[in-house]
Amino acid sequence: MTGVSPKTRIQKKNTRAILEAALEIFSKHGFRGSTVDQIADAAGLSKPNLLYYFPTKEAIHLELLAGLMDTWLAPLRQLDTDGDPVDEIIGYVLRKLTMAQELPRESRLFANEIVQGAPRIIDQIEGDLRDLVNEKCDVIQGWIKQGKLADVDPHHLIFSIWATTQQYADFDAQIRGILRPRNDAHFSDAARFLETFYRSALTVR
Amino acid sequence: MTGVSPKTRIQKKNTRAILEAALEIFSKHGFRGSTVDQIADAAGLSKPNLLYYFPTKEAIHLELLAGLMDTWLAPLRQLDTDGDPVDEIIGYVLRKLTMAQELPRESRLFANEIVQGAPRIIDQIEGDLRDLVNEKCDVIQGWIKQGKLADVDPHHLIFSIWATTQQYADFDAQIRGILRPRNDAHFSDAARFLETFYRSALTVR
DNA sequence: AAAGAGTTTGACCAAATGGTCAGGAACACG
DNA sequence: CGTGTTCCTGACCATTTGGTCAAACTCTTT
Repeated sequence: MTGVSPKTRIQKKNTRAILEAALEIFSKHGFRGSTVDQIADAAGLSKPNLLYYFPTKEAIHLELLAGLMDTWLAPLRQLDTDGDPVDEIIGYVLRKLTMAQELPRESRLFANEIVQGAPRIIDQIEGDLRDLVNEKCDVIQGWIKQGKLADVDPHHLIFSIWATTQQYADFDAQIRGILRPRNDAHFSDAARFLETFYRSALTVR
Repeated sequence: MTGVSPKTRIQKKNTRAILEAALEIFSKHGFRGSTVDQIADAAGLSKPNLLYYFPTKEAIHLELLAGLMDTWLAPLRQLDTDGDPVDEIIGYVLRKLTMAQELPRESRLFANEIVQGAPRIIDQIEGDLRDLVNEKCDVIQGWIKQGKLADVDPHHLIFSIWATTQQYADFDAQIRGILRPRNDAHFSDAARFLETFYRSALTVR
């Protein structure tokens, strides 16, 4: 039987272990750079056993990406039309930064995929993601029209938020390399920087 | 003979073709995702012939990375202590954005490398790059002390500039996917956004 | 035009890799 | 406790891939 959808106790345990291991490996080496053996090792299974649960390496990768997309979009979903505009945006920035800190592997998994042209998730990007972004851009545009937010292009504002927050996960090696041997707690510095930065850029005066 | 340093007419032509082809392939598929055959094809050479000029696949990759590092740092080098602080930073932002537009392959080459932990360029990051960044951070800190620039962490300011500009090359697939079917000239929108954004965030009032 | 250096190639190799399969071991359940 | 299902494994396979090599070809130089 191939491509089992988790039912039994053992199936649940093992599919969970495989996805966890795959996240670890794929996020570190990219799709092509990861081997089924590596994933099987990390999951504590033999290769044939792993392939008993997922038919192919690609199936694991797809399941991972699909399963994480929701988590990934959650912070943007929370953006509240009725809140204070600047605070709402700052809140979004800080939520995204927290995600970069707490889920760096997920961030890198997406980064790896997108840098290489997003071949496997272009549909989700042009679907759910685009819809959500456009919806929230309308909200932001509304705030701007009400004079509650500086006049900036909403799409590029969102892009900038993704870039400035996710870099702390995706380009961690670079940032650590440059900051070394300075403090290791650069996330709180980043939070301070981003908050004052976005507040000062977005506040209407 | 292995690892020829270009001397003859043919050597110059072929090493150039190989590096150009390698940039194309590596930036698209990453190191592990690229094959020597692909590069040889793109360069119009046979595999053994390619390996006559470079001893290994890794040697090509290293040569590329090392050769491009200078180009990559040039915009930051131009940051002028004696210029107007805000204009200098804006100028840097726009130069980096132009590079993302004109040299997206180079940007993605680095992005691929850094996302995966920068195993092959960590030395350069912790060497030349770090030194240059620290030097320029001192300049920025000086401007801040003189009250000519808003008080922000210089390191994180630079990180944010890298992130907001390079994303237009590195995450091109995502940005196009979201903006589609809108205009294709999003670089000028990005330039407008970034200029007003950084100006408004950095100007002292 | 011959010699020697530089260049190119087909054939080949070893290792790595994704995936298969027949059968055995462990488990659930009546 | 027996039986059918689920789970697991060693052995195996085809393909891909990085790299080698001897031989052949071509270019330059005298």
